[in-house]
Amino acid sequence: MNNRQIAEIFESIADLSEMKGQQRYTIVAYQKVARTIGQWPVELEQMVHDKEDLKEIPGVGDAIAKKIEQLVTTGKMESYEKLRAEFPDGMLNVIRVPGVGPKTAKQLWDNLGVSTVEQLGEAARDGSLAAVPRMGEKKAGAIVRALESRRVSDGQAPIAVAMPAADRAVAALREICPSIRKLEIAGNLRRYEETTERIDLICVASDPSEVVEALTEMANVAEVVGGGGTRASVILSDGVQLDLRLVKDHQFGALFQYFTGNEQHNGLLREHAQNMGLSLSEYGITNTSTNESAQFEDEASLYERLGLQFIPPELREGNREVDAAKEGLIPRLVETGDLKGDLHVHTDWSDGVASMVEMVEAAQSKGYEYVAITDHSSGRGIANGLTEERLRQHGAMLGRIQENTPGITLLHGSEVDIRANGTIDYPDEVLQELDWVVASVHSAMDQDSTVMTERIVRAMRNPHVHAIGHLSTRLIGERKLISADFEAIFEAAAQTGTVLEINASPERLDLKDSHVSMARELGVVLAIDSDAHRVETLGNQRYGVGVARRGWCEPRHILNTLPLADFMSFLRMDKSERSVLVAAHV
DNA sequence: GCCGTTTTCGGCCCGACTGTTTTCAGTCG
Repeated sequence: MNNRQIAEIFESIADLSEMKGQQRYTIVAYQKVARTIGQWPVELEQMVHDKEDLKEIPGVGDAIAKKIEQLVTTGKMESYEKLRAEFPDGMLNVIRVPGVGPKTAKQLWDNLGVSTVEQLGEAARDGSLAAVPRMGEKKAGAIVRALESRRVSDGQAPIAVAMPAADRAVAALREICPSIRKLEIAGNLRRYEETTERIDLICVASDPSEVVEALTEMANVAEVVGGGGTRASVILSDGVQLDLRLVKDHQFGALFQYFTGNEQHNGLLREHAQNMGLSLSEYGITNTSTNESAQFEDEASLYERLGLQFIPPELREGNREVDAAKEGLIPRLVETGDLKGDLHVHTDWSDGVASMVEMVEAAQSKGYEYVAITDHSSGRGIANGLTEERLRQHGAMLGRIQENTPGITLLHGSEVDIRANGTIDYPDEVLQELDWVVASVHSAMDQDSTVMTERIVRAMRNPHVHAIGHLSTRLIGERKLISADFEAIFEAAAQTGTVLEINASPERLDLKDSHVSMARELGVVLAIDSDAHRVETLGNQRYGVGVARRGWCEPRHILNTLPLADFMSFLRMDKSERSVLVAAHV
């Protein structure tokens, strides 16, 4: 049972407890611990197995620790089973319908016997719901609409869709509306979460109605959901919802912070404020004894007033960032501008669409000092993978381009297949001629965990393999991660000196954020690679940087922040010593 | 149910919106 599943059980316990009318703070305790567990980097199952103290987890005390141990060791939690037996199974789904919470669900069950989402829909339509105390026609209508819109989309847009859509909207509004002074993307998109429910924009403008109007009339708006005054909500043609809020200059800092979230981070910040005798809200900070209030034009001054280091959005997850900021321990995270090269790039020699010259020129114009051209190996027949003969021609061609392109160092590379048994589909004699070898899994992705782990570790032991590409092979929203013992893989990567790629393609983001954290802590050298197949996607590095930042990576954790000379000495090092150089580079 | 530079007891994050109410409960972010 993984952490996500355990977290869901505690969420359910919170909901059921609320229906039962338990103490409010008991419920809050369960809700809090559910969120913490959902993001906890180490599997609780593993912790119990290793006899680690679960009470190290914030929000876990004696009672919850016992419940977790029982759940993990026996597969069942007695108190949860008992609680669940008190209500029909479908009730938990009823609670998940927007606008319906535990209290409403309980009341509808008591009064109407509603215990499933279907019955809820019926009761809302046939008028019986409206007759229940504290319910009414409008409430019924809202539930009907919620159920319908849920059918249309159970709406998580991948960042690959949402971020470009947000960028386009921002650019369009800025062009149409001269009165805009500030316009920023907020919400989880700003935190570079991999999927989002909607795009949040926060705007300061001298003429708010101009901006609201411009948004609702924008060409790619499919539907206007709400709006007027200082806010608007639309559905874009690609199905993503976009909410725009207009605020005053002096409100911007607190509101931008508030709407960036996440909820847990904001909660921690408010607790911290309270300990200082202050009350924080989306409108500013009030001194609870003097009643004096302060407002903020930007986020930095708000964090400063709270005695905290500025916390970059990517770290605002409600984990340890507020404590770290108190101590001044927020690191200087890696930035796009730190990248000195790209180590995973395709051309039309395999499945890319641009020529080698075009990709090299594009890399150079990004200011890179080096770039590895890594077309596919022969195993990728479908991707026009290179035979050994074509690989030699590929290298010769790159050499000729190098002669005419003195400003950037070109590395002859390859993205080689890791075969099902862990061997590489070029022989060692060929691999050792290459400057840079990225090995990736592209086939037999459904192997069981033990086989897959051994397969990848075997590839990492190959002395000519520099890096592993998109380790988990997932495609966000489409294909799951491989099953493997990732911790064992990270340990082997550190031990063998194999670089792990953070594939920046927004469809992949692989390693994902929590894996980046774990790998970094285990001393793995990471690289941020675009895996570009066309000129424009070289710019995808921003997504990889976002993931790296979510994993608390500094420049020193990322290989391709090294300047050319240091990078070349990294390549000359014995593989087993490679972890050292990047860690030492600050 | 958790937790401690006020506390082993007594607190525990804030505000808007909606729909139902004549002052507020529930839900959401």
